[in-house]
Amino acid sequence: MPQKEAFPTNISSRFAVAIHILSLLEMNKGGTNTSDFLASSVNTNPVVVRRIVSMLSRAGLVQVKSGVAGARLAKEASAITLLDIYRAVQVVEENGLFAVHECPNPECPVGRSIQSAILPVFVSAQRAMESELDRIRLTDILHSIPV
Amino acid sequence: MPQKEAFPTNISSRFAVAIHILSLLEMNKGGTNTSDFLASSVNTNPVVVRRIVSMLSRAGLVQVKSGVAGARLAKEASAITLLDIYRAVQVVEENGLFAVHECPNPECPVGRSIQSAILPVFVSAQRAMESELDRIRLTDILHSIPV
DNA sequence: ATCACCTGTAACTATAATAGTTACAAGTTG
DNA sequence: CAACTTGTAACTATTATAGTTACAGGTGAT
Repeated sequence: MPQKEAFPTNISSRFAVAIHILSLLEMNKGGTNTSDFLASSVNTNPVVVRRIVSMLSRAGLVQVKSGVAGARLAKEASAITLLDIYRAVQVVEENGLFAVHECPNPECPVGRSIQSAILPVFVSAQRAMESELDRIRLTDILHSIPV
Repeated sequence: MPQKEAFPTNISSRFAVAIHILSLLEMNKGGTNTSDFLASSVNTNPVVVRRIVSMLSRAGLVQVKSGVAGARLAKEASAITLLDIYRAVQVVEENGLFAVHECPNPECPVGRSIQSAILPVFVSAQRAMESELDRIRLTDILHSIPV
């Protein structure tokens, strides 16, 4: 299915999908969580799921073995924060949430120093957002999902 | 010049450019700030500048008149926050910083309620970032620019 | 060992946003 | 009127994303 977004969204849905996948792994920890099963809950293609699971696995959040059906959490759900997930799926580069314009004119006093004037502010705004993600654990999400 | 970003940045450089433009309007308030002049400091095309100035003007941050050379601040620099600028250039939709995946499977307990479980967290993370921008005034940026 | 099933990943597509550019209509001022 | 400006439409190139097809290679039950 093509993307259907009325407005520009900035941070890839990989993040939201990863949260969905990890929640499902915990909820269905008794069952066999194949990429087909996960994909049908998310409503996407199994390859999209395998790509995200692969990133989560590289980040040590998920255990998965080539050829053997089923993924599972590699840690307690209470030990996984949304910041861990966000970092795992590489939706935002370190200090890269806000784009800066390259090569302003060094002949101009403003052009010369605008980047160094702006950067600390961009960094602190990004940090504030990420700190908020760090406060939320996967268990907090699970508590909002009725059985 | 083509974009040259090593990594995905998420929030359009319109925001950074707008801050640059407004800073320059204040620094050069005695002069005539044509889109050509502004563009040469930013190092971009004058049309890009006019587009951004047009957005800033619609938001009431800048005064500019069709046909007459020069833009100027419509408010005191101390009365303009980075959040005002960020909203003006529409780089992030209200509650739209984080993309969500549309149409998860309603047959699955997780699919059914994941969106409502995640949304409040996304909103509060976005708010934290925006609150940080709201704390910074244009004058704070100007203080970091040596004369 | 075979076979059915899985994961991992490369390669390709379509979509959308951005930034830059050209072109020009329309406003303003001397 | 002439020389300048702003405002904006229309187009391009670049890039990231999400989805898809295809297939190599691992695994384990029979």
